[in-house]
Amino acid sequence: MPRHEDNPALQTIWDVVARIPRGRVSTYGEVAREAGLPGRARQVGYALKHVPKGLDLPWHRVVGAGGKIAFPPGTKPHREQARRLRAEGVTVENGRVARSFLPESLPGD
DNA sequence: GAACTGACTGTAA
DNA sequence: ATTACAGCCAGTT
Repeated sequence: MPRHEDNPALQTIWDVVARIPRGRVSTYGEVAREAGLPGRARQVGYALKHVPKGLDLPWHRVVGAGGKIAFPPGTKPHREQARRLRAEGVTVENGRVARSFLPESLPGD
């Protein structure tokens, strides 16, 4: 069993996620870059999947590239994330977050 | 150690 | 818009 508590990469990821301001959304790739792990978006997914019990992290502010919610549409976690985001004033439409809430460093534009 | 898996991402057709 | 595929890499069979 991996020890998450002494894995600096995961710690940093959790820290970065915890700093995402309310009403703002970031992406897996962006979080990875900020955590000093460029190109390792998947590790961010792993980190969020294994958040230590007791740590209250705004995991719902992390979405896929382009603002797409990572969970399959219709699933419980998908709805949960959409609900939490809307509760913060974030526009979620068709499983997507409006561009205006995403980091500017995204492709396109 | 090989093969798979996954809360991902970019490129191409 | 959708599908396919190559990178990516820690964890799990």
